[in-house]
Amino acid sequence: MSIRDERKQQSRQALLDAALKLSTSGRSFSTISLREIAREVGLVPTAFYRHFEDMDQLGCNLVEQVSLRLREVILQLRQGYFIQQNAKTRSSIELFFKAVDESPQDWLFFIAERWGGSLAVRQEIANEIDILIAGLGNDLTESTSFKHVESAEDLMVISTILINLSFTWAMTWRNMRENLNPPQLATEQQQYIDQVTVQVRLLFRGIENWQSAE
Amino acid sequence: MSIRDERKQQSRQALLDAALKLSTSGRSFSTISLREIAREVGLVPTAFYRHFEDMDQLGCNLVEQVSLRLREVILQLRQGYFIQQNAKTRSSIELFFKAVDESPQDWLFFIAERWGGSLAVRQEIANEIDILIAGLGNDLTESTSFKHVESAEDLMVISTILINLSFTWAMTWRNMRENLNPPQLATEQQQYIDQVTVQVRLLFRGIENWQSAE
DNA sequence: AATTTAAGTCAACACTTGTACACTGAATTT
DNA sequence: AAATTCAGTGTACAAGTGTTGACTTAAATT
Repeated sequence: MSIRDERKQQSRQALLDAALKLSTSGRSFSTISLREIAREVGLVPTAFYRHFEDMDQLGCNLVEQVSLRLREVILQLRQGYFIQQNAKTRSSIELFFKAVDESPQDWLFFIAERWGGSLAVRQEIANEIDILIAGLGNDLTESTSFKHVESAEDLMVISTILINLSFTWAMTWRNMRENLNPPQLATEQQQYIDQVTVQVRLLFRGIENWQSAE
Repeated sequence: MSIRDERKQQSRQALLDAALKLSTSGRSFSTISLREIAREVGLVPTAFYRHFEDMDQLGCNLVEQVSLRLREVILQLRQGYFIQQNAKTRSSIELFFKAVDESPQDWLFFIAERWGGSLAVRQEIANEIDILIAGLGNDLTESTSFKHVESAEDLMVISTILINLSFTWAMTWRNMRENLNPPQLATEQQQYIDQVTVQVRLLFRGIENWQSAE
């Protein structure tokens, strides 16, 4: 890549990063302005247009980028769970929350903007969620634990539940960090892990005793 | 109530209604302005301050009001389900979506602003959700179908799952109406009802085979 | 009947916003 | 070496924002 293209990419990335940062620090994407983003990066407002047509396009590109990272993380979580068949539910959930804490902005942005103010962003996220659900659904199909579930659709249903609930878990998890001080936080977090563990065990108990098309 | 107080209440309510309407027509609460609301009502911007300190306070009051309505609707749904013990899962879900269609703004606002831009509104909604979960949890405790579940906490977990998933259902349901044209809509809706029915049956299958503190 | 209260009005303010346009200057191409 | 490209700059403008303070005027109180 040429020197110029390289610098352009840097600026573009800086704008995306700034947008992600600003829209996950207490406010939402649709309340931050083009000028704020440019200011954060150290660019003049009009320079924004050298990279994006408008905020909606920036938003869609940001969803794309965030989605790619989340897909990667989720893939590793899935592999970690399915590879060793004796993986404990609880430790898997701990890994999930660890992943959330390692890139909280990605999760916050993705989940908050799912029902957020920008139509374009919402649609982009909806598509991505369909892909996430299909991906996890595929894993379930290949896992030996669910061979007794005949209908592939039923496994998609399970995948849908897990993905949707996981978003609530991630958000609740992050909110705890913002509303509690360190001493309380640790114990509350443990309790929440317990609670989510029960949620997941309950789901799996449902799958174990499932028979399709009843 | 005096004539003056009555008129004041009317204006106040008009402001709340306008805020709800504007923040559920494609945009979110944090992107609408004080002036917009006043304009919608036919008042001068400064009149806003005769009723609310700022937008955050308006938002909190709106959450309160919306919550009260949602509580009422949800209570009726619960009673409809638990009173007749042979209530079919599918028809209960149909009733749920009917309730969503009867006051879509309440649901959209409540769910979208759960992770929305205003901190004050978010906290208010979080409190309300706790109450909703506790209410449904109570019903579960009293229902004969779940007598075998010894731990009250485990029933709260089930309640948590149901409430959180129901929010996703409601939003997905409304999004279908906005993205599809009438011919497709009806069939897609039926498919989605089927899908949610499977989700709920799976959950209940899990509860049937549940034993606390395993 | 005189006085007070307070919802709504009006004008004005200091700011922020998105965007248009002409410009500069280093990296690239010719 | 000359010409071109184009990311970033600077100025400018119209439009929208929250909030101020002083006002009207009907309803409520005295």
